This record gives sequence, structure tokens and C-alpha cells, in this order.
Amino acid sequence: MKKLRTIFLGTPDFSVPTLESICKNDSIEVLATISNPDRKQNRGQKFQSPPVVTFAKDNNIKFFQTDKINNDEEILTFLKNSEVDLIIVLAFSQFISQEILDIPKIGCFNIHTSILPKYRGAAPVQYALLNGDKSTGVSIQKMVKKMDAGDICFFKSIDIEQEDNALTLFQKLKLEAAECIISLIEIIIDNKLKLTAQNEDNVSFAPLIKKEDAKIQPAKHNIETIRNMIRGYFVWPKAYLDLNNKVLKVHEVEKSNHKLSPGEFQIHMGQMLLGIKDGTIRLKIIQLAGKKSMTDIDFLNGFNQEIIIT
RNA sequence: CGCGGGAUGGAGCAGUCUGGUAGCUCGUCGGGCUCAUAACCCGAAGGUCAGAGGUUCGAAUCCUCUUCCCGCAA
Repeated sequence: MKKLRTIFLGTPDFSVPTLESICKNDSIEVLATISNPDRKQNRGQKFQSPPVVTFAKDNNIKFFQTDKINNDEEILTFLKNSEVDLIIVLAFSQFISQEILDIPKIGCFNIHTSILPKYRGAAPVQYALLNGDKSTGVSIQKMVKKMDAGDICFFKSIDIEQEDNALTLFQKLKLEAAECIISLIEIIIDNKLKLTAQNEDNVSFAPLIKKEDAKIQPAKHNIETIRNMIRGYFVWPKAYLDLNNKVLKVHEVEKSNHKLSPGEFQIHMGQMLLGIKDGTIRLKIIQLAGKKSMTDIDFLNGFNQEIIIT
């Protein structure tokens, strides 16, 4: 049987298992990958290749890198001349033009890590946690010009456990995505592809997260919100407060029976207590800028200045 | 060479500028007090001061290099 000629679009680590999965599939021939350019990353600001590029190099797959896919002549020419059947997109942070969407014979399919139409946009995993959802999942949509608005071809939901944070949930969804794409390929090969339009009445959005979003605001947030922030912002930017004008990351809180007014800070029995919207929390595991993560007890043990938390 | 903080008994820190026996708080262990305790009192154990080299009579401290950790940024 003729293999489906496939192009894979994706950049980070999150995309790699899915790419690996389609590479191993007998029905697929991966012609090339397209990723973002190398960027300066991490401490030291050294240029680093995206994981998808590294994978492509290691497996002798042709790869492209661009930050303007719609205007890259080399890529457009390649796509048009390659008799592409399928384009698969996962964690590729660029909009894709209609011109490209029209190229593959079967279509452009995007793997999205929520059950669409819920959480269209850049941060569906984080929003599921921020809202305290009990489940989320993987959707595969046939892409249209409008972001994440294409018809649904396949979806699978997974449970969110109480212990899950953004890191563990990303991990689960990363592996789930790699399995879901195989299911979709089987559907396509069996000629059973069905497209279901999204119910526009149920659309919600998960916009790109900004650092300030993760700032805990005692007057506005209750303990459930704060716990969900700790989970949802776990990978980045991490829920935080301000201690003496330095970032104080908050890794774990617990409910306290003390009565403090919102924003009021007090040290009691070696513990750091903060009044919030609907009660008082203990800042149990914290991390000051430049320091390691530690309990409030350990922190106070060596910190002998007056503490102002905002 | 993007900017900055850091490595000192099990934990968190001081000491480094101005070299001279390793210190504080907590924890641990033993004892005491107590109806009792996370409280209080007495005592004890526990450290190649991240590593290598150098300067010096003498280095946690000064000089050089290395490794590792963390915040910002991306």
C-alpha cells in the first residue's frame, strides 16, 4: 500500500513522541519536519536546537526551521512539489495560512490538548488545571484558518488527578497525543474519517499565559484558586508572591485556622501565615529568588530581616 | 562569554571586605521539669567550610581555575 506522505509541524519536547510515533508507523512516510528557529535558551543564553529538530537530525529526516512559515519560499516550494497527503501539527506556535492548509490532499490536522471547543488557544493544559477541571483530553481537528476552530476528527479524554500539576499533565498528554495520532491514521486509512463541527455555543478560550497572571492576590483569591494556580502555573511561571521586593515562589499552601484579614501576614509557631479572600493559608513550601525551595520553617530559621509580603 | 544570587555539622543561615582554635537558630540523641506538650531547663553527638592549585608562619576568609545549585531573561 502506498504510504501517506506526511509533513510534521512542531517544535518543543512535547511534539517529539507524536513525531516518533508517526515515524514508526508503517502507513506513514515522514517527508520533513518544520520547527521554529534555534533560540537562545536558559541560563547562559546559548543557542539551542528545538527537540523536534534534534530528533529529525538523529533520524535522518529532512527538517526546516523558520519563524515565518507562510512567507518562507523554500518551504512553500517544497510543500507544493512534494505531493503531500497529510500535515500534522502539534505545538507549533505559528498561524498557518490558507495557502498551506490547502496543500495536503487529505488535510492539515492539529492535535490540541483539550476537548474542543473548550479551551481554544495557547494554554489549554494550564487552564484545565486553573479551573480545577476533573478531566481534559486530546482533540484532533482538521485545521481551518480560524484558530482551533476546525471540525473534530477524533478525541479522547483523560482524568486529571488531584496530584496532577502542569508538568505531570503535560507528560500524560504528550504520550496520549502520540497514541491518538495513530488512531487517527487508522481511521484515515480505513476511509472512516468523520468530521464533526464544533458547537460554537460552548467555545471557551485559553489565552497565552503572562507572568503576572501567576501572582497570588490575597484579596481576590481563595485557597482553591491558589492551589489551582500552583498546579496550573507549575512549569511556568509558577505561582508567586512578593517578599521584600523579591519573587517568592509558592509551591505548597495549606489551610490554617487562624483568622487573618486578606493580605495580612503573620509568623506563628515558626510558620508563615497569610490572610486571603476567604480565610488564612500557611505558605508551607516556598522559594525566594536565588534560593532553593524549602519549608517556611526552614526559611524563617535563617532569615532574620523583617518580612513584608505583598 | 546575557544579568544576578549561592555552595559552611541533618536543615536554614552568620562568619569572608579587615587572614589568627568553626558560630547561631532548628533538628537529632541523652537527662530534667510537667497531668501533659510542638513549651521550658541542662548536656551530648555531628563539619575534608563544593573541588583543584597558588600566596602566607598561618586560609572558610586573599588570588587563579573547575564543578554544581537557584532567580531573572529567553
